[in-house]
Amino acid sequence: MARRLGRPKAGQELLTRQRILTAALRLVDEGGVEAFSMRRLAADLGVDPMAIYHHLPGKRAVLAGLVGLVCAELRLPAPGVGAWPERVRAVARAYRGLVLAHPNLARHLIADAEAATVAALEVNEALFEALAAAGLPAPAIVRAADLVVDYIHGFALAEAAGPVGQTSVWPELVARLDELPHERFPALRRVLGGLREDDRRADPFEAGLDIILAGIVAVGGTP
Amino acid sequence: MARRLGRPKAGQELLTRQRILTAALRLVDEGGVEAFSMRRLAADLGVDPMAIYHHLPGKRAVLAGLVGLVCAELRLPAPGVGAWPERVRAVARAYRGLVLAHPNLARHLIADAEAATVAALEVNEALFEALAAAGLPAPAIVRAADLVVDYIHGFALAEAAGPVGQTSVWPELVARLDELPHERFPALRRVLGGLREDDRRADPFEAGLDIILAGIVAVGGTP
DNA sequence: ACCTGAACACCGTTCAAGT
DNA sequence: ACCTGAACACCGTTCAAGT
Repeated sequence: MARRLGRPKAGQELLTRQRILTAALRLVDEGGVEAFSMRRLAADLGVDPMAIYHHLPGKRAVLAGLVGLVCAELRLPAPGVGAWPERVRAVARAYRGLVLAHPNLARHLIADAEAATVAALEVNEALFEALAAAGLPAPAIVRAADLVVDYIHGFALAEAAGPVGQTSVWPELVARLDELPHERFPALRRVLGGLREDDRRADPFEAGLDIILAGIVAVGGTP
Repeated sequence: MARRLGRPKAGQELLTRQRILTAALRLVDEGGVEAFSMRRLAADLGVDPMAIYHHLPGKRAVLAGLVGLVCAELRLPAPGVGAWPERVRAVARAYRGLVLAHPNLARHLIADAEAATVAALEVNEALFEALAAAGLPAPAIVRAADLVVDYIHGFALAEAAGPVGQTSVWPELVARLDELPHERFPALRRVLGGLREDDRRADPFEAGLDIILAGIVAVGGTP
């Protein structure tokens, strides 16, 4: 607990927005937003809790800074390059990649309206461009883009909530199923029992996109 | 702050799991899970904070109880009645209705893995049944059901996060757009500018379901 | 300018004590 | 059996003070 006292000496690193956010991101990645606190962050930086307030005006600002930091790394597809369905897939994969890289922050990002709007503008711009190229009229573009974003959020949340690296909630649900009376959930038991090993290995994220893209074509998109 | 002291007298209402959960649900509905605390709940019940622990083992248990309370009110469609796409729609609407009724709790329910599994089993049973009736093979059923659930979660979250009663995040994003340089987000500006008033009034939730159901038919479902 | 330290108004929960 | 009250180890943040 040996803290520096007063103004730091010449050789020491100064406290910086950058340094604070980098440390905060590591703490959130490791322990989640729940376990993250200004006091823990200060201890991690070897600094008095109040020192942080000189660079960022509060906890909300720190979390908003983290969202900005992470969203800046989104690599969205360039407009007009390649086929539109591939561009939609590229947007979806980029957004999902962000969530996979920082699942704990993602839960905050997605559930918090304010935080979400930061990423939403960029992501929707890319989606609108791709869907316009599909020849959809304006109202259909908005609906299709909403569907894609909502799907990514829902999928990402399930992924971020489950054990790290597990891409489906089904193993957990199946475990619960065994503890319940056999006559309950017949459709669930029948379908899950009919799955083969290689069915489970397929990437469920891409499978959802397949259905969405097929649906967009069916309601008027030109493939 | 006049609290009853010691054992309640004969005429007084005893503290009950039911009474506690009912009060907790009201507090969460009003102030959100963030502002909810055991101490506030106790004050609301006119009781010492520790009295609650005799009926529920902690804060997590109270929140889990709320999720159970709310999920018990889900009215899912009966198996085998009507056309399968209508059953899928009925499941989606029931689940969404739950979120509309308790948006603050829904954010917790959806973002928290443990809480979500409670509702997930029931909802997926109904979805699997409907999708099996569509003639899909087992792996396709799982993927389609995942898509529907993820969509509902994503949509519901956006709805629960935004101002009450507002079914789309677009008004908020458009407001942000005006503050930014004109050359940014061209596709967003073009498409949103091309919307007419009645386009904005259409229910975006059903529009997303339209695309999903069309996609399910396209990948092999028999309508 | 940049950081500290005490203080305030909160948390969830344990544990011993009251009736 | 059911509830209380003090206590512990935490929070975010304000404000006055140090260097």
